Amino acid sequence: MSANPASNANSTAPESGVPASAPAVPPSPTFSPLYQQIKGLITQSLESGEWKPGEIIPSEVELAARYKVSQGTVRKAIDELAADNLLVRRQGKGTFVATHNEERAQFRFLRLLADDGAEHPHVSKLLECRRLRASAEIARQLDLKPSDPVVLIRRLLQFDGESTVLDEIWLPGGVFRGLTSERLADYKGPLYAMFEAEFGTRMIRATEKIRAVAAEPTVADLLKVPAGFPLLSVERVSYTYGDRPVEVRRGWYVTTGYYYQNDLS
Amino acid sequence: MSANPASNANSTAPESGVPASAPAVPPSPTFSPLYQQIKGLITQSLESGEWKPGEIIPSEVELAARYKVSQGTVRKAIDELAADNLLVRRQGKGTFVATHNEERAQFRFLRLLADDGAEHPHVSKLLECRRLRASAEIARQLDLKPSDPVVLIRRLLQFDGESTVLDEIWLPGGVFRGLTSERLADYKGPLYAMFEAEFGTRMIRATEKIRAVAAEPTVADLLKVPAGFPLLSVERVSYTYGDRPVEVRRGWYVTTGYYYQNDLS
DNA sequence: CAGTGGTCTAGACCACTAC
DNA sequence: TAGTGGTCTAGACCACTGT
Repeated sequence: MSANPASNANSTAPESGVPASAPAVPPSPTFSPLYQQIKGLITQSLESGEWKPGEIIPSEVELAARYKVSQGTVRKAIDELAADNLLVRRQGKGTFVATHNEERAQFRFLRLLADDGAEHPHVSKLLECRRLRASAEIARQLDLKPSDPVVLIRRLLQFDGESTVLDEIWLPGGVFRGLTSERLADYKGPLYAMFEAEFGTRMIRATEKIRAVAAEPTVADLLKVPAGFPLLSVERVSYTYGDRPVEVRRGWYVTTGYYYQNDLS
Repeated sequence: MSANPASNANSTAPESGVPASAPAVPPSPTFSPLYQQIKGLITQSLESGEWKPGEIIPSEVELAARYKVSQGTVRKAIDELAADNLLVRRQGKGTFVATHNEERAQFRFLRLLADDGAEHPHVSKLLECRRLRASAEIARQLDLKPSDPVVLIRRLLQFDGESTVLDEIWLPGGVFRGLTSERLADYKGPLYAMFEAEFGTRMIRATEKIRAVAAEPTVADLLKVPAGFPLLSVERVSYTYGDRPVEVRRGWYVTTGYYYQNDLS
């Protein structure tokens, strides 16, 4: 590879024990393994859109040639990216950029199952989508300046015709310029699939704070439960490449007949 | 290694392209990579208690010699076991059997944080510990026969002096023979640490079903909240080696001032 | 059949820890 | 200095997928 700060200029002759002539760089105090650097380079290509969600990326041998490292090193980099859900390996076919359109990817971000353990389909009802200025709290969480433009989406998810989830979603206005009710209503499939396809912003990971709360009247109304009814409150912050926060989401879940599934492993 | 069903009897002479004399076994229809088999053997040693929680296991070179495979193959097996939280690698020192006494292991199974994001210490108040016969439902979840003996533990967790979590824990009576209130009261540290040290049963993973519920009078009383108060209901099933269920737990969490932290990654 | 990812090996060297 | 895990390489071969 081109930029190589670490101590890898040696071992070009595996059969001879002679060290390379000029070590040049001493054991760097900030040591970073080669495969981590490769991982960074691949991530850059993903972020820049060189390879788009769903597309195939170059084969391991090709990448090894491009970065001037062994296939094993590229392999380890891809291994980690696959473990991070950025790439998907398919034996015999190739390695692909992960997308929120896959079956399994859906579950990762909405872990609601029916009491019998089955995964039910749901439909989304858009309540509103409007642009406004960020409150201090939202600005802090999205790493924006207060009163920067944001988009607010409110929607209702119905499982088997029953209103089960109420979501309030805040997005940075700059990134999601051009997001309107019409485009939201027209789009089929998961919200995150639209975000990655239409706005080049892919959600990588998220953290959630979960609480039990009593339904306030306005929320209760929309979810068709009495005021004071126990609801699951889910506060999510989602991050994209570089661990930059790009979504704040507050959800209220009715958990009668459904539960939030979590695996500790 | 000794028992090798797969097609690995070749490539003993890497520099010559000649295949080994007797392929013996055709490409097995149920192909299992060598490192997976090694992983199984190491898991057996863990389960049998050959290496106990907290102890060091043999070095990679020793294990490679024992199983008659290359260090790289042992390495890949250990990599996965470390990813599964069964082993812990420490560079320069060795590889150790994971234990529930470590700081980071605690969090995995009780993800309750204060509103400011800090992790607060808690104390456990034992309410009761008695032996009884399994209900049909508990028996099913623990893979026992109805009316098999089980142990029921009820306890209260207090954060900063406030009653925050009420737990009901069912354990198979056979495995936890000799578990009494006295031993529970005497033991310092996490429950799971005691289980692995005193009963040789280590919790590997768990699944949780989370709901919001209204506090019933008896529960509300113990948690010092009004009846009907919204509580987080957490139903957990924990598994040990071989994915055998060994604990059913029902918890009620007061989530005012605290939240359940979950990471989607 | 060629091309892809997946496994396995052998060996050199590096970084970290303890004695 | 010796021993541990961690990185990197090169090469052979296997399993899977499409043409």
